[in-house]
Amino acid sequence: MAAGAPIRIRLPDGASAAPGPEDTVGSVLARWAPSKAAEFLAGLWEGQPVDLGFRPAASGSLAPLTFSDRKGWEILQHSSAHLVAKAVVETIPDALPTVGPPTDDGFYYDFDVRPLTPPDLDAVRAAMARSVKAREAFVRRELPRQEAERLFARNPHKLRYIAEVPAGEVVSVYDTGGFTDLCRGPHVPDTRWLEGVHILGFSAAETTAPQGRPLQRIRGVGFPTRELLEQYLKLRAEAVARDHRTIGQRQELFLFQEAVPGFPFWLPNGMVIVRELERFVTEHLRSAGYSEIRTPLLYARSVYETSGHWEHYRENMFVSEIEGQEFGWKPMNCPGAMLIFGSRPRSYRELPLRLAEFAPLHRLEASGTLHGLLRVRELVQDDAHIFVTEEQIAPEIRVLLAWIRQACATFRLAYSFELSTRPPSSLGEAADWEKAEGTLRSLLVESGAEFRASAGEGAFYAPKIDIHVKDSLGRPWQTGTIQLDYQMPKRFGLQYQGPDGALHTPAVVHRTILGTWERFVGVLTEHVAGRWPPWLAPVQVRLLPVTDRHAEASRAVAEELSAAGLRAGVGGSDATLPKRIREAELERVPYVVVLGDKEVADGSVSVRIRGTRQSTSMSRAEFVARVLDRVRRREFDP
RNA sequence: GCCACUGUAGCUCAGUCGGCAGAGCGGCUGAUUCGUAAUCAGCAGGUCGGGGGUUCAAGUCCCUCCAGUGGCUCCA
Repeated sequence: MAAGAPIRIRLPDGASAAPGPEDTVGSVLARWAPSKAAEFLAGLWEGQPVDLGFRPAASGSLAPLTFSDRKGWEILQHSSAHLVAKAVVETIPDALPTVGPPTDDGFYYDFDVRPLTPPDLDAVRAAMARSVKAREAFVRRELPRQEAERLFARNPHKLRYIAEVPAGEVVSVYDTGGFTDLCRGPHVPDTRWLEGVHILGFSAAETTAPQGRPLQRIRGVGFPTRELLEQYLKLRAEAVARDHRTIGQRQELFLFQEAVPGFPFWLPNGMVIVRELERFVTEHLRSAGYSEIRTPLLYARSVYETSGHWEHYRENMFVSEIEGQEFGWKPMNCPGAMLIFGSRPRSYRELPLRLAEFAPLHRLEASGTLHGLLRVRELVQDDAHIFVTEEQIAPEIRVLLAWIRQACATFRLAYSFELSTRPPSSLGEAADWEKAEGTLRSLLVESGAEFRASAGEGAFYAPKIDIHVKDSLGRPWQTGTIQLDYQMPKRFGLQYQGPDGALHTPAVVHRTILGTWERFVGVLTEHVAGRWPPWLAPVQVRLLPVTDRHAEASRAVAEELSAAGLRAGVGGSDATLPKRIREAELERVPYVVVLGDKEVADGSVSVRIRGTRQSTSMSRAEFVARVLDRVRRREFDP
């Protein structure tokens, strides 16, 4: 860069600066906003993240990056990963670092190393603490390729990454207190920024190491201060307490037995919730023109050869041999729906033909993937198959998108859409897939929804719009799905006679709204933290007589509530009233009603509405009307 | 399925060096009849995940199988 060439730096708010030869991004930004300079962990130079130590060599635009900026956040995560790598190498000298990227909610670093143990991790934490205390700077160096190769000669993984750097690009490394890592950067200025780094856990990652041993992954999350980390840990502890497996046990919603891993047992309380959800969906089915069907759970192998499951889904199917013939337990409802459609000639006048089926499905999920209700081997979807003409596709899917949004609003669930396209192992021709993918994409765009494209994640027979919701720890789970299928109708030879008298093949929209009862109840349990909306609560009203003298009156109120279609029960008077109130609170009963002399005398009730921690007096009629209204309207709060 | 870890009463967990199986909550019984988040006392409750091995002796050490947890892969 020619000495003396005038450089102008454009800053946010229209400010500008003329840097001297000694100036860095950091010094320019600090002069521009001295009061906020402590928060700047990197800069954005011409739209690209750079170190604070970067020296602009030409005119350009510059903005600061802080932990609150997504890019700044990512830089801190990535620097945290470097810190972990440094600590691991210090602890286990022959560990080979591979990659350590930021993720949606933190970072990880994969190592080619013997399996790690908890004591290793303690040592790693201690080494990290030493680095943080020592305030080690992240120093960038740009190297000739050969020198970089020499530097990482012991580490085949790094050599591979060096080879992947495009010819024109520089190879850069970062030094941190004697540890050097291949890295594009940028980084936070020094390890002081990493005092809030936290290791979440370790596990095996993919097997890409040359010896075939799995890489060891250390996951973590970084914060610039201890206080922010403490806040995060507190939130996380609350999230763990919301785990549906814990609440499901405590509230006796469901259980699992060792004898049938992955097969949920629905207990009476859980079944109440399932039935209410079923009703929620079924009411809609009627008004939206669906018919219900029930088809067999088992089909001969030939059916799955037709559907394509045998070729593309076999490893996930339970198979039984009956009288020498192979039968498969259905993992999806589509074959049954296809067979019904194809059972007689069909007219275009029957379309769209909407066939709903809530049948148990069996999927042989790998043992290591089972996860409470969120990943099971036996499940029931709120499933339907809609047979449509080409023209009917868009209107049908519009209705479905609106319906899904409305359903999520009822549950106050945050959700995101994902467009999943043709997977590597799939049926049919590329042209069909492109057409179907294009239709789904344009409908999503038209709906104004934000969505993520997920290449290659579609079903083997169709691309799909998936709905994702997150569990208490932020892990995403797919619930609803809308799939546009041109393949199965062809393979089953389905046809309808059109107004033109000719035979046509329908398209099929496979769809669920809530997904499966299992996963939806799991996610919802965590979302509401066991505080069920009144319409879903297994027990809606708990009546507590102050003494035995008030038991009769309590039963009378309970009967009145039951007659009105509510789930009400009397809590015996053996324990003290405060204790019974405590029990009801812990059970998260939405309405706790206390009846004593006063209430019996004047026909009122003393109601403790969940979340208020205090009692409200009202007339019985008023109370019943309130609860009924909340329940009928499916209000979220009591 | 892969890697690591975990498995003791219904639940949450203690159990030291290999030497008689423990607590709290819950349950049952009795007393208490109580006004908005825990009344008191007593009692019952265990193939220490299953199987095998080492040992005079195994909850404890070894092997193996099963299940669960966290990830990986995969998926609603």
